[in-house]
Amino acid sequence: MTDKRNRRGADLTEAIMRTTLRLGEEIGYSRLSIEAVAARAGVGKHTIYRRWPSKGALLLDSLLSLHEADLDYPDTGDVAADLRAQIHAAIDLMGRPPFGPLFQALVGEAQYDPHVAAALNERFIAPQADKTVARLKTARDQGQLSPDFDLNLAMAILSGPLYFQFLITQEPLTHDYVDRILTALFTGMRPPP
Amino acid sequence: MTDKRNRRGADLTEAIMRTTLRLGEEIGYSRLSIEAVAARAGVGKHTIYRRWPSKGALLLDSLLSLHEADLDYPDTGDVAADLRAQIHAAIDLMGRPPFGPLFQALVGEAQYDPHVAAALNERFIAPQADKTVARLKTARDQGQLSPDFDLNLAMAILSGPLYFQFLITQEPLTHDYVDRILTALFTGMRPPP
DNA sequence: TCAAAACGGCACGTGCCGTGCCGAACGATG
DNA sequence: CATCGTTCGGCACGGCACGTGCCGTTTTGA
Repeated sequence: MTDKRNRRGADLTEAIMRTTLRLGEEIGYSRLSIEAVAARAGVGKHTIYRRWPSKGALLLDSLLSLHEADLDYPDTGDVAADLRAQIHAAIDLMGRPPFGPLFQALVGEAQYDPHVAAALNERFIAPQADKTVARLKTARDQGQLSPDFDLNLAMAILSGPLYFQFLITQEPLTHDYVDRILTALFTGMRPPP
Repeated sequence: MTDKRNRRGADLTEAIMRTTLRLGEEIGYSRLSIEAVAARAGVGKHTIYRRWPSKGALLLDSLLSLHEADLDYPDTGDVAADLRAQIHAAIDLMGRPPFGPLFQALVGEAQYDPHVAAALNERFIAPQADKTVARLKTARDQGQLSPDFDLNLAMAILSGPLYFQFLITQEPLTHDYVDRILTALFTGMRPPP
C-alpha cells in the first residue's frame, strides 16, 4: 500500500485503477463493488464517483491502463504469418488474469450499459480492428489477397469465432484454434475442382 | 391477467415466465428484479425461488418457452441456400423484441454466472450448433464441401461474426451481412491464381 | 378425511447504491 | 506567508433488491 499522504489527482487515479484490477482478480467482477474498491484503496467513494460514472467505466479504464493492449501487428511481408503472430498474442492476453476474466466481465457489462458498450468499442475494439484492417490492406495491395475482398468482413471472420468461443462456449482459446481459422479463411470450404 | 385462483404448478410456472418476458420487454433486463416479477405476477417471491435459482435461469426458461427457437434447417439439396435461409431466420429472431434484447442480456449474464453459461450452452447454443453441423455433414457427404473440412470450425466461422456484431459492435444484423459471410466462407480470400 | 405441500403476503437483516455533509489537508494566488 | 477554493477521507443517509423466514390459507393426493 502506498503512502496515503500526498495522494492527489493523477496519482490517486492510478492507485484506484490498480486496486480495481487487484481486487477484481481476487474476488471476481460480480462481487467487485465501488464500496469495496474505495475501502481497499483507503479512499472516499466520492473520489471514485468524481472520476468514473459507473463500475464498468472504472474497469474499462483500469484494463486499458495495463496497456498490454498494444497489440501491434508485425509486418514481415507474409500476411498469414503476421496475422497468426498478432492473434496469438491477443488470445494469450485474453487467456490469463487479470485481463482475461475482467475483460470477459466487461463485455458482459456492455450488454446492459450502452455507455460501456460504446466506450469499449471506441477505445478497444475499434482500434484493434483498425490495425487488423490496415495490415490486411497492405497485403491486398501486394496482391496476397483478392482485390475485391471486403477487409472489414475478413476482420470479422477472424475475430468472430474467437469471441464466440470466449463469450459463448467459454472454452479456452488455443493457438491451434487460431491457426485452423486462418487456414479455413485462406482456403474456403469448397471442394477442390 | 389470468384469474389468480386455481393457479398452481405448471400453470403458474408459465404465468411467471410470461410475466418475465413481458416485464423484461417493458423495463429492460437490468431493472428486471425478481421482486418486480413477483409483484407483477401477483405471486410470492418463494414461488419463483422454488422454481429458479437465479434471475438468469428464469430468463433462460422464459426465452426458451417462446420455442420460436425451433430454427430447423431446410434441406433443399443446396447447402449454401439452406444455410442462408436458416441463418436469416435466426437473425430475424435475434433482431426483434422480446427475444433479441433479452437474449443479449442473458448472454451478458452468462459472463458472470457459470451456471447460466452452462445452461445457455446446453439448452440453446449446442442444439443450434448441432443442427448446423448436421446439415453441413449432409452436404459434405454429397461432395458439396471439402471432405477434410472441420465442420465444427465451419459452424464457428458462420456463427462467430454474427455474435461479434450482436454482442460487441452491437450493430443490427442484416441479411446482406449473412450473405457476405457465406460468400466469403465458400470462396476464401486468396487471390485467384 | 386429513396430513403434506404449495401458495400469497409480510417482515426481516444484509449489501450496495448514489448523494450529502463535515472538517482536514493541499495547492495555487497574491 | 496568509488566504481561499479544491480535493480529499470519513461518515451517515434513504432507497432498492436480495434471499430467507414465518403465518395463515388453499389445494392436492394418499
